[in-house]
Amino acid sequence: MKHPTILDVANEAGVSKSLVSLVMRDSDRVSASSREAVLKAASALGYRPNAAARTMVRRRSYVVGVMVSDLRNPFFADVIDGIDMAVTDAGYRAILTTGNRAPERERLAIATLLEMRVDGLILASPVVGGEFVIDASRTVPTVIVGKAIRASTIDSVTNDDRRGAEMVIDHLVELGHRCIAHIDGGVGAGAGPRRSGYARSMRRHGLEDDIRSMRGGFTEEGGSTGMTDLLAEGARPTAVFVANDLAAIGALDVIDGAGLNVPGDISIVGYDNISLVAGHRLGLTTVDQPRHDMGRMAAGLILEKIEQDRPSASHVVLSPKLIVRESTGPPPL
Amino acid sequence: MKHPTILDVANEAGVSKSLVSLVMRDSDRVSASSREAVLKAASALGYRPNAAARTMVRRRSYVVGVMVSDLRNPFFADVIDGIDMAVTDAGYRAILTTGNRAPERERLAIATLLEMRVDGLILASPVVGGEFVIDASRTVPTVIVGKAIRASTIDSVTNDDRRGAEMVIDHLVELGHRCIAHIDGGVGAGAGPRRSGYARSMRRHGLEDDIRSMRGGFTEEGGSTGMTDLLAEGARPTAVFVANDLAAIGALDVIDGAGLNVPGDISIVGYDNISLVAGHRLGLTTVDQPRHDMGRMAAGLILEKIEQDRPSASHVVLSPKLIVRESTGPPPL
DNA sequence: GATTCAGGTTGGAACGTTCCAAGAGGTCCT
DNA sequence: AGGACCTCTTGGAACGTTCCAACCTGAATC
Repeated sequence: MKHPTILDVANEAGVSKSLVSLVMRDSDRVSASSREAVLKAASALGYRPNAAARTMVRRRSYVVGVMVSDLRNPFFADVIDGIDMAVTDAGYRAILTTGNRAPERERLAIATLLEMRVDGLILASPVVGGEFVIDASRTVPTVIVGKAIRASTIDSVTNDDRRGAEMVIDHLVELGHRCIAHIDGGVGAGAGPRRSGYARSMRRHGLEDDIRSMRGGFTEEGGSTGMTDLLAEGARPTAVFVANDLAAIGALDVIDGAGLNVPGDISIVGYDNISLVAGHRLGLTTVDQPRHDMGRMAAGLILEKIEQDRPSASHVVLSPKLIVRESTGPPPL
Repeated sequence: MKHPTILDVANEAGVSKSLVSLVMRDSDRVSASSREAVLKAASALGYRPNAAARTMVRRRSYVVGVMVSDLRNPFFADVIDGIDMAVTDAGYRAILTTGNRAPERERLAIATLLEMRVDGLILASPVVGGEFVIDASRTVPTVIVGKAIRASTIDSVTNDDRRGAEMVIDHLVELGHRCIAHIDGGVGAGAGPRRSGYARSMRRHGLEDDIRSMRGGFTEEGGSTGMTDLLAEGARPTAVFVANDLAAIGALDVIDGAGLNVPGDISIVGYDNISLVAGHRLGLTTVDQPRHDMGRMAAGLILEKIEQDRPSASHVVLSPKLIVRESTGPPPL
């Protein structure tokens, strides 16, 4: 028999299906003897409850779905870990799908979760946005991590990207830099605010003529092409703010390959503070985001929305923190 | 209305539920006019098929479940990407759960997938093994990636870890090293064969007295504690083979922190060839595994098993490839 | 000895699909 | 005109649970 059902267990144990159901959800109003008989039968048959059937009749799945834009970025591992823990503690389960930063695949990944009737949807730094996401949020509680969306139905957990970018520029200006370029995150979540925070801060320091934003992306590759383009353009900046750590790693490698010294010739700053950039080899100055907490908070918001269906949208904004390491220093003379 | 059903759509469109069902699975025997009416009604109501109901009656979910032991390791991102692509191309969908290298959580993650009645189960480098996994494989086609299990019901896709380890040792011996230590992967998938490959190769080179295996783990932290312990013991080896790249990064950082030179004082080798270690900063000599292909092959095996239920177990073993970079060199004089 | 009560157990309806056998209309052939 | 045969459409049963109201049994109460 492929998958024994509750009825098979009932037969084996000589009781009704209802009683088996009670035992499975361990109700307290079944006698010790029946409970034992049922459990014995269940394990003898290798019974496993069928979540699909359960979901149907309860019209709740007790599952939270998480769509992750980019599994390659270790940033998300911690966010997911936070989500998973909080959700598990509350008696739910988390499942993931991934979109690989491709809008079409992201949409499919989200649709999969919606069709499975997850009770809550968490989007970790989605590339897609707009109507599609808003539509989704109309049928299921939705939280976005890493980016905010203007819609009254969608909660968000972000760090203050604009502020983080400003802290970076302040730090560089303080070191004496004026010619500071930015390699952006393209269409990625949070890329916009970081870019505009950069520009705003530059203007605030009277450096509007030195604003220079290059196209990059939230990947190693994005960082390296951005840096390659930047170096090719001539008029080398003395510092570069790269949209995230992964891209900064790519950018650093291009600089190393060009025989330039960091921070002697050029200072580099990233964003995220993933553990890989903390070591002596990279020693990247970056902006820390409390990843694990972001995951926990996202889960908290979702659970709150599921269980008390709070009508209004919450937007949690966490404070970024500058982490200074060896990749930044005074500009060359 | 929270979730419109096929019946709501039928009412709206003025047809029977059966016809709506046919349109949804786009059957070719519905008239153009009804098809249009149904689609219009469906999108007006925001109808989304309920996968739980579908799974119930078809007794197939068209979903492949993937349990990933460690999302922090970028190695898996590529494996998952390969799985996702192959599975999607075949008309299935992939969902993930994660166990965070903790056996208890892994078991829960697997149970979640089984209860959802996934049609196939892929375990990416699970820490758990034994009865639990074998039980699972009795009810659903199962493939393990990164580790082999002796059971006639379980397929596996691995690289030849033992051989890979031997290639590492051969390389180091050729450079002139004799005192070569190993920081292992603990209980992680593939850790055993790499450890024994190391030991066997050392013996083969007549270096049995120099065998020294330290406890590590497949994480940065594991590598750094392993290396810290190793350095604390005195009698510093001239080369260390670390169980994977992530751990090697941790180990390198400890070495850097101790003021030692790589490869001048000590050579380091990793395993996996994740992109992060390829750059100038780390330049880690390592062993390449064809991650993406491993994912595709795992998916291929699962689909084959699902659709043609092949009875016997397949074990695919891929060839590792040594990638020599700057972290290895001749031993100090 | 009848009545109430509590503890334990039960069958049936419902959830939202798919599948199947069968029905409704048309067209075409003889 | 009658039948055969299309094409399109339909209602009902089934999938494996949960939930509910109802039932049974024996003990406690009057």
